[in-house]
Amino acid sequence: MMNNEQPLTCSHTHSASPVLPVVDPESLERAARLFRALGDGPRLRILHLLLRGETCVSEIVTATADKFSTISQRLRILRSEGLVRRRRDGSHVYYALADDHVKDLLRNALAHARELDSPTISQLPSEDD
Amino acid sequence: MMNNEQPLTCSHTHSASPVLPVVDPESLERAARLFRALGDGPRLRILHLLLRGETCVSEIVTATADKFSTISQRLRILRSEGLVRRRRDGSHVYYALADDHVKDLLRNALAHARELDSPTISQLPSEDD
DNA sequence: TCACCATTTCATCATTTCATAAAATAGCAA
DNA sequence: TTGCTATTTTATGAAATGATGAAATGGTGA
Repeated sequence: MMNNEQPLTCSHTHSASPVLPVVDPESLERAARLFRALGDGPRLRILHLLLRGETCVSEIVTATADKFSTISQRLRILRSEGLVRRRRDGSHVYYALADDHVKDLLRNALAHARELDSPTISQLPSEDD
Repeated sequence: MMNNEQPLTCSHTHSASPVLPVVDPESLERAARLFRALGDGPRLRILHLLLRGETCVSEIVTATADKFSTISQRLRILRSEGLVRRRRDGSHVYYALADDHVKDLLRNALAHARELDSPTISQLPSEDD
């Protein structure tokens, strides 16, 4: 058993910390929020659907077989991070990917996920690498 | 009050669904997990630290002033998604970004977050765009 | 105006995630 | 072996997130 945590006595030679490449915590948080919005299967599925082009909420609901309020919440989160934009036409509301950057981000991630056979947490790489 | 949910009677002309660009759910989930691992400020901070190069756990602990077990858990999650690799040298364990792709991903996201003033959920864009 | 359809918001519950203490494991040296 | 330092694992409580029913809002047309 170890006295546990903190009182850190690590005394090996660390390369004298050459000042962190400073990134204001704001940006870090913003980036994290963006990734978090993307980090959900169902939401990613919606974004993927939108790769086909502008789509109205009802279409998304029928395409995914989810509840209206469920889809609406997902869209709200995606919109709050600037991933999708919306446009109202009469009684319908249409959503679309916010810009080409989002499209690239999406396509890259999906391509990467398709090729890279990322291990599950229960199948961690044995030891170092 | 509305009978609410499902029984969807949306009858406007939808462009006849031309078969979704099929992406197996597996890939979607994998991509989502990757994004989720990135979608956390503290974890992103570690990755950012690692942009400076291979770093041992103790260094990360002192640099971030977090508990050892906390850092270890974060590293585990990052590793489980293949974002970092580790190498043992004697009694120390060194972590590094898994590959250049991760570096790019990171730099892009941070740059994007720095410029884009992504609104908080409480500051949603007024109406359509 | 009323009635109806499309969508969003609100409140709640279930699930997941996060940080952490405690205990376990691993390497090294006496 | 014992003892020490470095790191990981396990268990757990607290906080965040996700899905959803119910109610509210907004648009359209009679």
